[in-house]
Amino acid sequence: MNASMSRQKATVCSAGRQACSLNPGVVIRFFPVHSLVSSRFSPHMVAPAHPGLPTSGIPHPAIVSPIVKQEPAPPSLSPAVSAKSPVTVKKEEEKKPHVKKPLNAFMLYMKEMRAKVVAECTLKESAAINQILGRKWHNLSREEQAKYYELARKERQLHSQLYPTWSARDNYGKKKKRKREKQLSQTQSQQQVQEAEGALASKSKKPCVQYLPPEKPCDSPASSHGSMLDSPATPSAALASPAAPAATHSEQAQPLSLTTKPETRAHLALHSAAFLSSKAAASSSGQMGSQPPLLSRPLPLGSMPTALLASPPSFPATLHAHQSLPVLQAQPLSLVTKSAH
DNA sequence: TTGCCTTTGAAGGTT
DNA sequence: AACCTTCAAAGGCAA
Repeated sequence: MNASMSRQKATVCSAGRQACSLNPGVVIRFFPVHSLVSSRFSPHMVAPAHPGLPTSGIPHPAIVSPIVKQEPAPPSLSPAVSAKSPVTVKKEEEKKPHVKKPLNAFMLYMKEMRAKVVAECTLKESAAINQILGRKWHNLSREEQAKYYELARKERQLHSQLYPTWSARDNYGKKKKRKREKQLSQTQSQQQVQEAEGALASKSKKPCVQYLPPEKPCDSPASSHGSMLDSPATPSAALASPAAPAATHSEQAQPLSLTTKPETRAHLALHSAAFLSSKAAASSSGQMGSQPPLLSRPLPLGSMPTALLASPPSFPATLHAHQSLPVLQAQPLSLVTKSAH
């Protein structure tokens, strides 16, 4: 976790969500669905720097203080004196508040539901929680998802009003990310699947995470990938929903993930496999065997009914190839999950 | 201390 | 147009 994230977490917690994980109700109380937008972009939270808007001294939630320590300006360097050296300019740039991206629908959903899932599942690892949340997201009804899309849309609107010149590109490079390896060919990927499967069978580096406490069963991240066994409660809704835009998640089939940390994925897959085996026993057949092979399944982007794409204005108007129905993907579970970008 | 993991969606860049 | 890359949140974990 980088520094800005830490700061933000601290900000979020201190801003009222004191029990970040202890009390599942707290999150909802402070970030209820209908107040998520306002809590982030409400006028009283407006960034002081934004022209024409009231200032309160309360930093905007989307703003994160610059990473660099603020050094006291030398007395000789008055702002009025405008012969700025490159160093000064650089410092000023560094001091520029970090305006964060507005949250998308899923992020808003996660924010609201995380604590609940944590409480239900006694899980804390976000990676696992997010898998569960991803699955829950796809199980949401269209109306429920629309609610979050609408919120996200408002967030974006408000964000663009507050920061008209802001671009998502501004934040590029703020997070240091491991360089992504070049995309492997499918042959290579298949090879890697096999290798990862081998790793799965042979070693598990990380300690196990308990996904399914016996007393409090919950959605397993495994099922999110193996959801052919565990299809959405309303498959038609999932298919119809632009949120689960019929296209399969091309990224999820990307083999890159296999190259990053196979042992970790193998570890996750171990749990997934265990979960799946029990699921498979329960679900008496059919679906899985009838599914086309994962990697060869074409993107059903074109199969998306245009009426559905166009219908509710609150849903995203566009679809990307990688926006998909992971619900339909699955299979070797974490072995085929989306790469680390 | 820092980056990865993991999810979906948005946005901007590249092919 | 299609594809690719990055970042948004979160907290445990590894280096």
